[in-house]
Amino acid sequence: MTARTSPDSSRDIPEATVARLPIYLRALTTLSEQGTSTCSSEELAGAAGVNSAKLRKDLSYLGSYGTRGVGYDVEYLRYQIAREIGVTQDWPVVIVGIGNLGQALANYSGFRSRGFRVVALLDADPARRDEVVAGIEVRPFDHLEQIVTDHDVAIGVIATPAVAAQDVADRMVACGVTSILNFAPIVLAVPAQVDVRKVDLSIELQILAYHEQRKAATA
Amino acid sequence: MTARTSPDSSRDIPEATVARLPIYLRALTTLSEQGTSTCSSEELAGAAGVNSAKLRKDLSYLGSYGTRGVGYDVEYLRYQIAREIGVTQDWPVVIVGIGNLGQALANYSGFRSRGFRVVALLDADPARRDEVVAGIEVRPFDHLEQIVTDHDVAIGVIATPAVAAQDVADRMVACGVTSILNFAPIVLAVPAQVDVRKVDLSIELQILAYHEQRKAATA
DNA sequence: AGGAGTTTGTGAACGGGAGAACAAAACGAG
DNA sequence: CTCGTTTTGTTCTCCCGTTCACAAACTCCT
Repeated sequence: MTARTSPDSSRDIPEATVARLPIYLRALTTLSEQGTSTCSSEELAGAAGVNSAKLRKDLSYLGSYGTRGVGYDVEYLRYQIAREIGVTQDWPVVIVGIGNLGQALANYSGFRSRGFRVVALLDADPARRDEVVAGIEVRPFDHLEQIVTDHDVAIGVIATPAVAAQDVADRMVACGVTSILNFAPIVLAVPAQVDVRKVDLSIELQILAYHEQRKAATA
Repeated sequence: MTARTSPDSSRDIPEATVARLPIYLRALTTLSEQGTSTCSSEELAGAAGVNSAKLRKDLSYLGSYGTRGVGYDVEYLRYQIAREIGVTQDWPVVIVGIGNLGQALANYSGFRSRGFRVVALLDADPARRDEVVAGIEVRPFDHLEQIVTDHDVAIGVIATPAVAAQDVADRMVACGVTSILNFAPIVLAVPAQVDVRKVDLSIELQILAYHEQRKAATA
């Protein structure tokens, strides 16, 4: 095998590309499980639901990991992407708010298989103490600081009702969490150095409704 | 009040703007509940977490609903955005897959308050029959066609495991569903006229991990 | 009525991402 | 070894979205 180009690690990958890397990672895992050892950009793009030119350009930001005339080695590329995203590391995560959504998250196997380890489930409701979800004991929200410090947690997940979310975020930020995944339907205010990503179930439906309405209008 | 500009209804609103309209809608609802009757683009932008120039440009695609020197009438603008998105209508929705996530969705009050009405919960597992979630009886997946036809359902939600998702989507499409919200971690193949939006819990975490890793590297 | 102060709506510049298209590189056949 | 075939990596162009900056329009005060 030829020496691969491995660009210096201080390059910046476009945000749009970063958002697609996990999709490629999943597609490669699927291919790997099917026993495929090599694939072309065309095949991989098909599996990921994107166009092949875009896929190749995305991969080119990581380095030159393919072989012209042949394609990509599935395992090798999969590892390179995983390393780039950071999921070859272990990421301790706390989940706050153990309603249906919090439980769904705690049970989701897709986290552990990608390096995310749920170190604690927290809930403010005393009635939930001693409950065990996904093999993890539910603990009082007040233990947040202790847990974050002990496990060196950088990523927090908020699955509480909207009214509690800002307070939870403030406490998380205060004790050193620097990335937050927010499921509460509210815009969080956090310092600039903290990354927040928001998943809003009803917004997605509303976007569908808009297009649906337009379809109905032109039909 | 002066006559408002109301552009012809066959205009096309940029996709990026459509994705933000639900956020503005929520911010306006919050303002309204706080008793605010008028707001400036600056205030609304702050509540929505965007910059005010972008907000004004977004709103300008809908029409000219503000008053220079004054701002926007909260109730009036809220109604206009709701109408534009289509959430003043009633949207019957079916949810397939009643695991933790499906239950979270069924219980989510943010749906009903925005015109989405869950007409059925479906699950392939016979053990779940007769269960009642969020006041709605869980019915066998085979009833899909019947329900979609009876209630004229256009929007389907998939909250099943990945292996079942493509089959569910195929059945939905076959009986007339034209918009799908997919929570299963898989790229769905559907005809071009069907809209699919995907929410992937682990992808969001992976994007955070990437940035977290970069922060750690430069620190 | 007129002028000062606000705030919207939009034209114009700018930046980033998408897609087409092609040169460079690897492989295989003869 | 040479030529044809395949597929990557990259350049170039176009389009969409963001942001700036300002004219237009409205209110309030004198």
